[in-house]
Amino acid sequence: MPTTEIRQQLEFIEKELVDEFDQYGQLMTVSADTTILREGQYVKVIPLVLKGFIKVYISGEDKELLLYYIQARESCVMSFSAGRENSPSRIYAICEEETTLLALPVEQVNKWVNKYSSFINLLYNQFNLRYLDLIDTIDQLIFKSLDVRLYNHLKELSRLKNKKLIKVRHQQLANELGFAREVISRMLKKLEKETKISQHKGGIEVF
Amino acid sequence: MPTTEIRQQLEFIEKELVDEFDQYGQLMTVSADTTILREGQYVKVIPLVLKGFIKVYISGEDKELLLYYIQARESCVMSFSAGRENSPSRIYAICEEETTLLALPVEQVNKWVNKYSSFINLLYNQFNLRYLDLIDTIDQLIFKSLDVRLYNHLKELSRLKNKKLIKVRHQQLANELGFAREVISRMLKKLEKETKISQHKGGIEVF
DNA sequence: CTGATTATGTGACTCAGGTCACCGGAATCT
DNA sequence: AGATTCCGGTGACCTGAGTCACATAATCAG
Repeated sequence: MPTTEIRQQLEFIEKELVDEFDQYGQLMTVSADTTILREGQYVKVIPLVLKGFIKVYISGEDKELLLYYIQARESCVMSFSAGRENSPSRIYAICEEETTLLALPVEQVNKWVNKYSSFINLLYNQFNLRYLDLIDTIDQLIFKSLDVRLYNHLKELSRLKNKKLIKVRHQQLANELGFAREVISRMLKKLEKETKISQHKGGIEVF
Repeated sequence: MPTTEIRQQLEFIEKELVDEFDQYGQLMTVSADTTILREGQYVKVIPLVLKGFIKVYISGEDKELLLYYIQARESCVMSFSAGRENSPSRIYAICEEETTLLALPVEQVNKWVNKYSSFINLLYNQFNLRYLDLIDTIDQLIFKSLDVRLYNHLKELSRLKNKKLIKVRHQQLANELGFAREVISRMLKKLEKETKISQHKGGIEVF
């Protein structure tokens, strides 16, 4: 990813601060299907996603659940506060497709907060995003049944990848939503009958 | 609540900042069973709890769910970031018993962040607390069944009120956990059989 | 092309929780 | 005290989702 393109991505951040990002941050490209953070790990950088996205999960004994996505120009500030407290991560994070990100060291972030008054607003913003994501996840968990959650999830995927046709396995949908595969298969049939989606070889089309 | 006592509560905050709290914050006592924030409202202050605690819920069409407590010396920084973005609250908050809190206006908080470098750490800390609370809620929601959740909840209540004997209605437990009352009644019986709790007139005793 | 693997579809059964209807006792009111 | 309202207990039944056991269908490797 050329520097000019990065600058363009980050034009919402003041130039001097981007210079510092350049100096102290590490630009990295993560290849598809890579786990970048495991449960129990300690975090010492905060990632700023430039291209692609990160999927954040919580996992239990036998199931897992997708909590939220970190998209381009977003960051996982939660890993930041966790890092400061030296508390281990309760979540794990995966890049599903190739993703470019800037890893900013926590100590520097602390300095920037004091040096660039606008920076703190970015952080607040991100805290708020994550909080709302979690609230939304909880909302879906208790108040919505599978059909609604599945449909919402498919729409979200479609939006995220900016495609009508989603190439995804039933098993993966099941993992992301924390359900059994068979139930997903049945429910997809049901959604198809309701003409909300259609399945063909190649993927699921969302209307 | 006398000023000296407040000072004592806040001794973990630098003296000059507490002076500012004194000057700009509004000390308020909220009587028992009062709703202090409704869904959809906009928040312009951040509360710092001094005595008692605040219960934060999310509500759906027919059920609701307790998300977390804000205890003494804690704050709801999420309302803060929501306030800054001018986005309406997705949660509602109740004081169950009489609660004393200091309401700090958002604009001042913004100034304090720049003026007192230690203050930002307090905020991070609170963000992290809330984030972990929500993660924990989600964890319980998907991975634990009612018996575990109910028992955990009773232990939490016992810890919070610092009493072995909890005076609470089955209906309220049902609301807090998002279950039907009958199910709570049955499950309490089950927990009693397992000698994890005992019910008598006056309340539930947790072992 | 063929066999092997991986995905998907489906039926039968189980189980946790929700719903409904109702009962009896405790507390509160008058 | 008698009436009323609230609370807790219980049984019958329903439903959504999980589990198991296969049956097909699609894909891939050689």
